[in-house]
Amino acid sequence: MSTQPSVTRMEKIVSLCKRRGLIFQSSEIYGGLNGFWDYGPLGAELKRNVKELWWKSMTRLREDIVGLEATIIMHPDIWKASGHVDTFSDPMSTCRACKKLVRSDQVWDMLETVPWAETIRSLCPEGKADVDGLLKWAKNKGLRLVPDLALVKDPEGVLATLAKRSSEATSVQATFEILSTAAAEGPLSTPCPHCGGELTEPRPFNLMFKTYVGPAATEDDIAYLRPETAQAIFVQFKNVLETSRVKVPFGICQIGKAFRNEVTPRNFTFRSREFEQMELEFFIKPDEVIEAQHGKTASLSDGAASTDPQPNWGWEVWHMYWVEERFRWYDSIGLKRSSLEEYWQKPDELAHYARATVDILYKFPFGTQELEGIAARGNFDLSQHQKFSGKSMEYFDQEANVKYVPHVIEPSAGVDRLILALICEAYEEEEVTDDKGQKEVRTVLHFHPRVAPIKVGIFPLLKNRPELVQKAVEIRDLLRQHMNVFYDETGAIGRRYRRQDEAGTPFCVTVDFDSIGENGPELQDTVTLRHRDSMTQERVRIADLLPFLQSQIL
RNA sequence: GCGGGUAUAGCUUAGUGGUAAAGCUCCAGCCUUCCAAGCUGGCUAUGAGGGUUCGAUUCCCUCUACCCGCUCCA
Repeated sequence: MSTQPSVTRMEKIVSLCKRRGLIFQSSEIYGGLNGFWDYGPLGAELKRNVKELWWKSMTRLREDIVGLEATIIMHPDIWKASGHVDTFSDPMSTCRACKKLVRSDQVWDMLETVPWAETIRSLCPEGKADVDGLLKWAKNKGLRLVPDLALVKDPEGVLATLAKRSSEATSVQATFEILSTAAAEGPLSTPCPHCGGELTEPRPFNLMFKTYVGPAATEDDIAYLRPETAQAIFVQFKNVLETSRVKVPFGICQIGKAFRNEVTPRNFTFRSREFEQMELEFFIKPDEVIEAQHGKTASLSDGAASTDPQPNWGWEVWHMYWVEERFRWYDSIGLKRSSLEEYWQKPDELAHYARATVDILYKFPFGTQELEGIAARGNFDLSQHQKFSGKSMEYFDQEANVKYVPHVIEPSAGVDRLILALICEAYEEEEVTDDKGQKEVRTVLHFHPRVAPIKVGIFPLLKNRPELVQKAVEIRDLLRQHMNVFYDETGAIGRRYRRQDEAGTPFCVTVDFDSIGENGPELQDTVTLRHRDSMTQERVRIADLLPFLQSQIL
C-alpha cells in the first residue's frame, strides 16, 4: 500500500471518484449543496451490489430474518417515543475565547473532570469562597492553566463582584459562574471547560429535518424525515409478527435513506446529511425467560457465539454472535478483519438504554472511523412505543408459556460509509515496469468481484476486423444477461485494460485471432482471460466463461 | 455555528488589469496481433453575484462549495 501522505491519498481518491463516475457532488452545476453527494454510473452499481449482498445475507440465506421497507416520513410521535425529539436538538455554545464548540448541557459534566475546575470548587465549598485562596491561585497556577477565565484576567475586580453578589452565591456552581463572568452586573456566564473563557448563550442545534405533511403547512402539520430507519421496524413489529409466522428469536431488517442535519458534514461522503442505512433489529427472549426455561443462559466463556444459534443464548451471546457475523460479512465483500477495528464502548459512553455497544471501524485515510454499531438495546424501544402508542408490544412465547416485550440486538451500518471504505481499501497506485524498463504508475481499484461495478470487460483485439468484433459482441450478449459487463473496442488493448483497472473491473476478456480459429481448430472459441490484480492472462473456452465468472461473483 | 485555507477544461497544474497555456483524459479518423504506443483533427475552463475600472480571471465586498480544526458516532 501507498506510503504517501494521507491527505494526498484522500484527495486522489476523491478525484478518481469523480473522474470515473463513482461519486459526484450533488447539484454541482448550481454550486453544490453542503453534505449531499450523488453516485454516478459506477457508484450506483457498486452501491446496489453492496445493498443486495447485505439483503441476501440477511433475508434469503437465513430462516430467522424478514425484510421491511417503510416510509421515510412517519407519524411525528414516533420521534418523541424514540427520544429523538429531545436528544437530536442539543443546545450548543461556542467559547468566545478559544472558539471551541461545546454542548451546553454537558458543560458542567465536563467541568467535573477538569483539574483546574476541581481546584475552584474546592476553594468555594457550598458556594462560600475562600477569597485569599482564589486570589493566590488566580495569580499563579490559574494564569498558566486557564488564562481566559474572568477570575484570572481580573482577580481583584471579579472578587469584588463576588462580594457584591454574595446573595447569589448559593452553591458551588453559582459561585463558579460569578467567578467566570467579567461583567459586574447582568447575566452570569458559563465557563468554557477548555480555557475558562465565556461561552455564548446556548443555541439550539436541530439535527432532524423538518417538513410539513399536507399543503396547508401549518405548525400542526410538522413531521420529520427519519433520522434513522430503525424506528420503523419497532413500529411495525406487531404487523410483521402477525403476518410472517416468525417466532422469537427473529429479526426484521431494512435498507433505506435517513436524514440528519449534521453540524459538520465532513470527509467527503463520510458524514452526509442524506445517507443510507442497513439496519437489523434482532428480537430475542429476555434473559429471565431463558433462565426459567434452561436454568441459566449460555455464557461467552463456554465458546458460545462461535456455533450456530442455540436456544439457551442470552443477550450477551447473541450480541457477540452478531458482532462476529458482521465481521464475517465484511470479509466476504473484501474488507478483511485486519483492515477493521473493533471498539467496545465504555460503560460511561453507552446510551442510557444500551447494555453494550460494539463499533466496527475502518481505518480511513482521514482517521479511524465508525462503519457500524452493534448495540444490545434491551427492550427500551418496544417499551417506549408501547407506552406512547398505548398498543401492546408483548409477544406470547408458546415454548415458555409467558408474555414479554422482546429484547433486541441492533446491528446498524452506514451504506455510504461502507462504499467509501471499500473504495479507500481498493485504491492502489501500483508501480509497474513495462517492456522497455520504463516505470509507470498503474491506478487500480482492487474491488472484490462481488461488489465490483463492472464484472468483466469484453474486447475484440482489433476493431477493424469484423470477425473479432462479431465474436466479442456475441460474448457480451451472452454474459450481460447475468452480470454487468462493459464492451470496449476503442484504442490499444493495453489502454482498455488500464481503463478497467481504474474502474475496478476484476476480469477482462479479449477475442483474438485464435478465438476465430485462424491458428488451428483447437484454439477456436477460446479467449484470453486477464486478471486485474496479477495482470496475468490465461486461455479459456468461451463456454467456461459464464460458470467461472459466476463462481467469482456469487 | 465559529476560526484558518482553497476555488482556472473531465483530471492535474501554468498565467496576466487588455486575445487564457500545457500535460493527461475524452471524442472522431488512420494505424495497430495482448498492458495507458504513434499520427491527424476535435470538444471543454477562470465557482456565483455585486462593486472599482475604458476594460477584472487578476483588486475589493458578499454568497456558495470543498479541505483543516472545534463538534460528531450510520
